[in-house]
Amino acid sequence: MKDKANNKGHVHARILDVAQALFARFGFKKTAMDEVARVVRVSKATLYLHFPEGKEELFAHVVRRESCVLLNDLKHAVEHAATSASKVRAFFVVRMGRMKQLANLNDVSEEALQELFPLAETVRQDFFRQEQELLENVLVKGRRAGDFDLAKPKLVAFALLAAVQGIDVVSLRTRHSPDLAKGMDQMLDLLLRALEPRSAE
Amino acid sequence: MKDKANNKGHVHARILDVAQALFARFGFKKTAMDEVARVVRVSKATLYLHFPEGKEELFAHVVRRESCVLLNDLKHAVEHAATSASKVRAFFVVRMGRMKQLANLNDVSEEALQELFPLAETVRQDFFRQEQELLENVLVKGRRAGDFDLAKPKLVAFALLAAVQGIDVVSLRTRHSPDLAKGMDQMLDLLLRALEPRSAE
Amino acid sequence: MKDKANNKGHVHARILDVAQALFARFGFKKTAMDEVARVVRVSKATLYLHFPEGKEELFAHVVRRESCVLLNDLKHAVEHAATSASKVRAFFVVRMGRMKQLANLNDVSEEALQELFPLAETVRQDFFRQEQELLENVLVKGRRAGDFDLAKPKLVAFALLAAVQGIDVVSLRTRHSPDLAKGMDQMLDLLLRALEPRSAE
Amino acid sequence: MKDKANNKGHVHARILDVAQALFARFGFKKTAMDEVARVVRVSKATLYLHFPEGKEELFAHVVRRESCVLLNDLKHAVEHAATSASKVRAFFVVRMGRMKQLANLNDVSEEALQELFPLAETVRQDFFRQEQELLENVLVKGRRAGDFDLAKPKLVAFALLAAVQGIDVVSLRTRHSPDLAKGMDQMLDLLLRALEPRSAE
DNA sequence: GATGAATGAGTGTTCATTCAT
DNA sequence: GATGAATGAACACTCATTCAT
Repeated sequence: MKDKANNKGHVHARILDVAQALFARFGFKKTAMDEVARVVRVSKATLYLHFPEGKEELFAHVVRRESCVLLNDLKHAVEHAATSASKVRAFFVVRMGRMKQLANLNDVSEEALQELFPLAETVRQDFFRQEQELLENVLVKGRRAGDFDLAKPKLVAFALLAAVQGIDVVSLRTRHSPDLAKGMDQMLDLLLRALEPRSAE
Repeated sequence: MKDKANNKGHVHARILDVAQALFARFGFKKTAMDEVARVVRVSKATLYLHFPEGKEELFAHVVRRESCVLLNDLKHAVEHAATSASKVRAFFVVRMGRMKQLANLNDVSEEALQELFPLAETVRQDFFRQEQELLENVLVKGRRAGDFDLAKPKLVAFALLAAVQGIDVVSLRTRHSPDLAKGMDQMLDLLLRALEPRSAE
Repeated sequence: MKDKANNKGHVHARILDVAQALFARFGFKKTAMDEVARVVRVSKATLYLHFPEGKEELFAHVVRRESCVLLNDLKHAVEHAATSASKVRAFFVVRMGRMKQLANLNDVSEEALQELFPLAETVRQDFFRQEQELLENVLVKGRRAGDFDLAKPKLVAFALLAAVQGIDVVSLRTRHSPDLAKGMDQMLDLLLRALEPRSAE
Repeated sequence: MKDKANNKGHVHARILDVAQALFARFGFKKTAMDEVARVVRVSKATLYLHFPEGKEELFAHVVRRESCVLLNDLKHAVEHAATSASKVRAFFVVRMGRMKQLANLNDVSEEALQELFPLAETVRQDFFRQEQELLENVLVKGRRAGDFDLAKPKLVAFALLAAVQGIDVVSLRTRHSPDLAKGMDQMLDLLLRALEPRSAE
């Protein structure tokens, strides 16, 4: 009932939902439009009615939508954390959780997911820049508050984001989170320690 | 000249070279055996003469070969660096340089490269483990020498490798190395600073 | 005219028709999907639209369809024959006629047709069993009516069917029916004579 | 030692042996020249040295050779049987045994064998004619001796051979000889009974 | 707005055959 | 006489995309 009720008029959104799930599971190339249509329970032609530019456009839409959601979550998490350190921690925790979720929509049976990034580069890069700004902001404020000691917040933000992205990749690859979660913690500790102001100096 | 001179009897190697370049450029799925054959200037059937198990095997061979070379380079770089800090630095510099090279064999016009990882997982994971051991070793020795202060070298090695892999991905994505190189330096600085022993404490 | 009239909405059936003709002519292996598509005047992809499981499925469908038709014809012929002897005769006449027809859809230029059997074994064997039952039935009723004198109707049915199948093969091989038709008659005579009850004994 | 000793100078024969085994197992189409060469332990090119006209020629040679052997066996069996009836029986027993053997060189894992017939038609037809003559001869002599009562020995021979060939086919198909052997016996009984002279009439 | 039916351009893979050595 | 290396021509199958209805 719910499914059906939601459908009428929400086809567009449902296509995006399904596409997201499938792209996350199987990657861009291995996700067939046939499959998307089949799961949404519309004809393939309907897909092209909603996304006339085809598969790539659909993919880009999915990425854009997901990016916005994640960005909002990040902002929210950062705003609601009390200390500078916990803001940084929150940023990374949310980001990684989200990634895991994306990958685990079902069970990540395939190698896919990396492919999720490459296409729709523009979207991804825009998003990356926004993330970078957000994180930079956290760092700058932390410095102002005397919590952090760092010279080039922009570059640090860049480096950290790149790093955390690597953790995503590896996490998807290795699949067994034990190491992963610990690795994440370890990295956060390392990071926060590196950012600590040096008393002596 | 060189190409032609190399050809006689080196078809096998040339296939690997071309395949590496194309896989790096276009990824696994988007690289057609036709294309590989065309570039190597042999018939498609010849590909199957040299790699009877087909495309996947060819890909795995490419990955394995590249992995070995990189691992040797890493070992060499680490051995020939004087201080603990420079060993760590060398490790990351070599690793990133290599990656950049891999991606830039020609001009990285496509979204690909990430796909280079997912397949042939085993090979990749073996390699990751070996890298991890190497780096862990550096850290442990650094600690013994009193240069580093860290609790869990294995996890730190894991976290750092994951991070540096992320930098690879981002670097491939953004393509404009200015930020990249600086980001790398920044991360190394951060890292080494985090590893520094605390005198006062 | 007929062809074109039949086309609309009958693509499925037309594919079966063409496939039957080609399989009969060239056998399973030598019949290319390309060729089927070409003759039906649809794209190869359309074949896979109608028979998603591919060539083998298409072949199985052809065999099944033909088997059903033949079995019905056999039943009909047997039912409408008056005497026991003429029932047997009808059975074999219809069976061979059908086979000849199958083989002669066009001109049997190739070695094929035998291959028509091996694949889709299950279908064929089911069919063989049904034929056997039908024939056995005829024999049993003939015996009851005092027209036939035979001990093991099941085995006799088996032997006769096997034999008649051999005639098919040979007939397809030799192609010149004069001998064939006579051979057939001869065999029927022989058979009916063997089945005759021995008055004296 | 034996293998190797036999090889020198016997390559030709060994190719035929191997080809026979493989053709019997997998049929014409499914037997790859690569495989033949591999088993014989010569290069593929050597095959073409010995059978310059290629696969079809090789196949024809195999069929011819086998046919000769079988024909000789049949003659021998017929000559050494005492009564007319036992001559007929011997003919069929030998023929079927031979077929079973051919099919069972190893284990007849594939649908093949039927394909063994279609190609090299000429050879097969020559052979069929010779078999037919041999059997006709037996029938004529039997008639002369008053053992058989039949009108057209040529046609009867034709019909019987066709029939027995069918038993081959079916036997290869069903694979479980219990029925088969009985079916064979049944058919022979039926046949001999049909050939019996009618005393009363 | 929606679709069922169709397709063109590939994709990986196979195999009988050739030829320089 | 023998072969290792190479290939052309097929082949079964896939998929993003279109269009008449």
